[in-house]
Amino acid sequence: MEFRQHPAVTLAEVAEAAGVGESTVSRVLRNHGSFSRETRDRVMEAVERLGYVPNRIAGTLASAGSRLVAFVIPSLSNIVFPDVLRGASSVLEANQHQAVFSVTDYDAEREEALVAAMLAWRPTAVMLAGFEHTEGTVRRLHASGCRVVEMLDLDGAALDLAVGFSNRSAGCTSADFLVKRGYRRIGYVGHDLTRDTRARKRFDGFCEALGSAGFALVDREICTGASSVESGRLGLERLLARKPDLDAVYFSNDDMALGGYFHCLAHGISVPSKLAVFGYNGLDIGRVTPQPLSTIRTPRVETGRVAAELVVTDAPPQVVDLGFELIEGATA
Amino acid sequence: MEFRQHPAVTLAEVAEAAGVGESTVSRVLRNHGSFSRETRDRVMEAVERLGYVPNRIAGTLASAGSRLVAFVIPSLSNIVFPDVLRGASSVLEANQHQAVFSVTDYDAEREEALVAAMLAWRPTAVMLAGFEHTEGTVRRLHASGCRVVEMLDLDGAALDLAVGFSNRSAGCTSADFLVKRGYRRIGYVGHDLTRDTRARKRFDGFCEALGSAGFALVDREICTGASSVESGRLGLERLLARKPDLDAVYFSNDDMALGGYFHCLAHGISVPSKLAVFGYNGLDIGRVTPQPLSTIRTPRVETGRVAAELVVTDAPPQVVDLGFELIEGATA
DNA sequence: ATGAAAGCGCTAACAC
DNA sequence: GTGTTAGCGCTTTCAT
Repeated sequence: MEFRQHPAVTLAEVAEAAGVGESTVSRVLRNHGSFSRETRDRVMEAVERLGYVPNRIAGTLASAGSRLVAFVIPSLSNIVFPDVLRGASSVLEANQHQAVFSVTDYDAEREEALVAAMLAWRPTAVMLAGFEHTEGTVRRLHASGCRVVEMLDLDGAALDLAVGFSNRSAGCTSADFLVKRGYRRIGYVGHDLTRDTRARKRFDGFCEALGSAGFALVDREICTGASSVESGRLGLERLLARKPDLDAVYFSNDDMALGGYFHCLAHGISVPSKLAVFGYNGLDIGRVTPQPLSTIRTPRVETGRVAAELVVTDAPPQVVDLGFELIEGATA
Repeated sequence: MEFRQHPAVTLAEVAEAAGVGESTVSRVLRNHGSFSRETRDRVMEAVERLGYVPNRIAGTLASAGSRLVAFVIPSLSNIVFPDVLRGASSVLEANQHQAVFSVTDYDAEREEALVAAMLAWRPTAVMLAGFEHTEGTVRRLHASGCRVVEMLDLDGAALDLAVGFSNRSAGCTSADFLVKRGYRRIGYVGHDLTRDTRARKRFDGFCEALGSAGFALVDREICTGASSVESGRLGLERLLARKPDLDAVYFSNDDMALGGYFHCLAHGISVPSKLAVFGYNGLDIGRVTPQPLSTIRTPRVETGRVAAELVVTDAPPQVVDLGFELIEGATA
């Protein structure tokens, strides 16, 4: 297939071809202002015939908003973020907005650099994960004047809009559940908490609730790197090597918990009678494992959807708590 | 937090503040052309002081390429596509390109509409999944003159650039493997093949290779909707209800296969002695299940990476076969 | 109902 | 080494 080299058709050429002025073509195309039906037909005919594709770069420069929505997210490996993008994407497409994204790899410095790069596109809004940003990020966002949505967290101060749920509270709920179920020798297997601040908040909430109930975490195993099923499996193996008599383990998320669960299956450790397993996120796969995973379901797609709606409707600054749901499952 | 209302700082204001001409600021900022060290410092000082953020909308309009790369992908639920985006994203960010995306939901008509919308942003390249597009999509892409990368498939004619692996061949390889292992009563559990043309190509290749070996598929179960672990589990259950004596099942991908495997675990069906399970994709989770999943590993992240590299280097039209790898696993 | 013209903020010749 | 200027393709007054 050969590709044309000659420059794209412009609005001026359409105007010329239709025998009308440029502004008339513009009005017809955006269906804004007034024009006769006959003019409209002539313009549309020319548009069709020439294969005209409006240039939104030029349009954006000439008018106001870019209708570009910038997502600066920590990761694409963790299904949480594709889920959020998915929820947002449908709303944005339906409202003629365009999603743009970059990945920070849970690095706040990188986030700052990526936000800075995004702002050069003059987006309508910047969508971030959580409340922990560098001073520079906040300053740039502030100066940009564009809307900001902080997603997937509620434990902190919002810059503008925030949509999500409380991670700390999810951690508390998890601990309360395990305690209520009678588990006493509880351990934790998690991934790098220094970068994933929301996982840290869950952990903190979990420990706090455990403390309030008069108990304490027996031991914890922190795996380096991102969360993964494999890390969960290895982490549990290591934790049990140190503390074989644990009766329950709280994992930093479902990926990790599935790894732990698989470890139990593979080693004949009865779940939950010998060891209970509890996760976080409520991934679909956890509903279909031989024993459904006990976990917390988070509204990830919904978070994206609501975040996008707030942006396209230019809603006033607000915090939207979408909550979460405990799934009892069969592993705890 | 309050957001500023006054318009963003412009290059002209920076020039004024630094006491130099606009083009000098432009040169300094893009580090292109010549200017004295002293001038550079004065400009940078003004940039810092005013908090100037270059406007890439204006920059793009004035110069050549937008450095926007448009991904029009079938889904974000299927981890395949986030993986591709991930691979591409790192390369694009390192080369000052910006990723934009839309989701077609495996609908060719939607793909056409989304490609049309994308082209209005005058992207450097449009990245698509596979070779099956509507005539309109092809026409628009052709007329746009922008680069096109068709990813994750090799069985078909490329429009411009193509990066991936042969799905048909992967299907063949899977069948050959099962036959070589001695399985004879083989079934298939898949998701909607009319929309996911790559899954169909795998299926076709599988059946063909089975035929060449002198065997035929005993039965198949096609689940409606997208692939999922749950569909795989239900699909296998239904298939076994009809054909209890199957000795192996080929699934449309790892999600489906995991569902099937979980069904076996839950119902005491020995894998692989009673029933073998074979998937596609080589997801990490399949490496950590009690028995590692037998499957085909596909280079998804690599596909995204290479696709992005071809685009940023403006490579000539070509087809890049990244191949795939059989993982023997323990479920077949 | 429609056209002319002035930008939007920047880059790229082209002069000096 | 640096400034001036003419666009890039569109939207948006403002006339008519």
